[in-house]
Amino acid sequence: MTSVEGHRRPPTAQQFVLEELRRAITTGRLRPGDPIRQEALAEEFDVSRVPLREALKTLEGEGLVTYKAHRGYCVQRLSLDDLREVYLIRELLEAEAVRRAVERLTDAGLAEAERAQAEVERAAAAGDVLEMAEANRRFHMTIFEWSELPRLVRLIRTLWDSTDAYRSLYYGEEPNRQRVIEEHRATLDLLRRRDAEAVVLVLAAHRAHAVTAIEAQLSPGTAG
Amino acid sequence: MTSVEGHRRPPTAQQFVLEELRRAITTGRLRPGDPIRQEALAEEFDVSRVPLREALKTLEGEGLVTYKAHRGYCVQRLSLDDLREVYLIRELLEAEAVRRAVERLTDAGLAEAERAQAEVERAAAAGDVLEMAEANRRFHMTIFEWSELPRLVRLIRTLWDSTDAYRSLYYGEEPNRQRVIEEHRATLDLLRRRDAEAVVLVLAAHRAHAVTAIEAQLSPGTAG
DNA sequence: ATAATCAATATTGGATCCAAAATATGGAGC
DNA sequence: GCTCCATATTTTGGATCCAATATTGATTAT
Repeated sequence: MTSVEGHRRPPTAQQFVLEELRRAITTGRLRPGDPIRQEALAEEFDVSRVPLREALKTLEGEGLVTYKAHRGYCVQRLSLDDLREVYLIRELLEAEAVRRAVERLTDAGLAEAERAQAEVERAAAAGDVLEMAEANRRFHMTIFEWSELPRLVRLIRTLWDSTDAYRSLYYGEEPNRQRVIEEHRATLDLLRRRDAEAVVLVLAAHRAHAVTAIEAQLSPGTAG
Repeated sequence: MTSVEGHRRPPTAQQFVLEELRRAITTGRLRPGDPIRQEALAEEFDVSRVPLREALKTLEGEGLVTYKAHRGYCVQRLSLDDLREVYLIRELLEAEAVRRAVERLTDAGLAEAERAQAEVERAAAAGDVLEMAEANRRFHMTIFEWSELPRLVRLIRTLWDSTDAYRSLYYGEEPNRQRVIEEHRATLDLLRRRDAEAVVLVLAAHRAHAVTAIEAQLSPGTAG
């Protein structure tokens, strides 16, 4: 009578805290530059500081927070140079991921990407910006995963994470949302034709636009 | 009595343990697949398990160890596919780093690389394989750092870390050591001429040779 | 003998307490 | 008013203890 399926275990406290912290950062509840008050957060999540600190070490490795000995953790504040650098690195890695992905592209995979795109459009129609950003991410990760290069995909995912706090700046603007939808449609079309290089170009153009748009929103406010 | 220079602070226990663990893994004292016994290691390093666990979380992020809840950490065992993937990613990132580096190359920078190369050759002459591997690393990182892309360099460094445990397989062979020296000389020559693309090619050839050599040692039985 | 079960042991996960360091506070001197 | 310094408070770093989980070994039934 044992349910044979994979024995879902309750998450450990550090796994729970890790997820919560990630959400708090990517949704902007903890904002770039904010110091992390361990005691307060531990109390909020109802855990001790030990699992919290381990989760923070993980986030440090992912570049979402910075750490200095005896001074603790801060939510990573990306300078414009940092932001450009992350997008440059993404460029290098995602281009290769796409090339490999197209080589291994199957009809089933294409159908999966189309489902992800449907979710993007649904979220956009519903005006759910957060859900749209998440669906967008699923759309791209789905494609990258066809590459069958798990470490490469993991790296790319980490890079996306590290700029998640700024992504809402992009998705907050209606023209940008529209643009994403059109680019996804173009991408799907090019994928059907197995035209890897064209997909690479579309994605590159998108990243260039995104980084420009984010820069534009970032520079007027933070001239300190 | 006042040494005004930069206030060297004694490292925290977790920083100390992090370094020690890294060395233990890269020198092969802890071998791929070995489980990490926290209690024993903590006693050996004369710290409690808390800073040890934080150091392990860092190493997990760098890919040197793996972690499973309630089962602890293991030294990462790289499959051949993993190894090839890491070298592929390095290819993508290091090529860009070199191109940017050459754009910003100064005479002072070149002199620094030449000093690093001198250390490589000194270590090789002294038969100090470990020191040669470290000097080799300094040689390459010196070049990459000219790129003024700190995140990119950090990523590359992490990738080097993740295969350090296998690097001794390569440096253990005399012909490989000789080859490294010759390639470094060629690289320095091409750097003086600001020929980025040629450097990229030399480094690519080197990585290809390295991964082949490591593969050969890793799967000696499977030749039929 | 083998397989399943349950107890004993080893190992990790987490909470609490204390120490060390940094930051904030307040006062003395100029 | 300002700077400098000593002190108090806050915050992080680390050790120890206990709980939860996994692993091992013995026992029993088949």
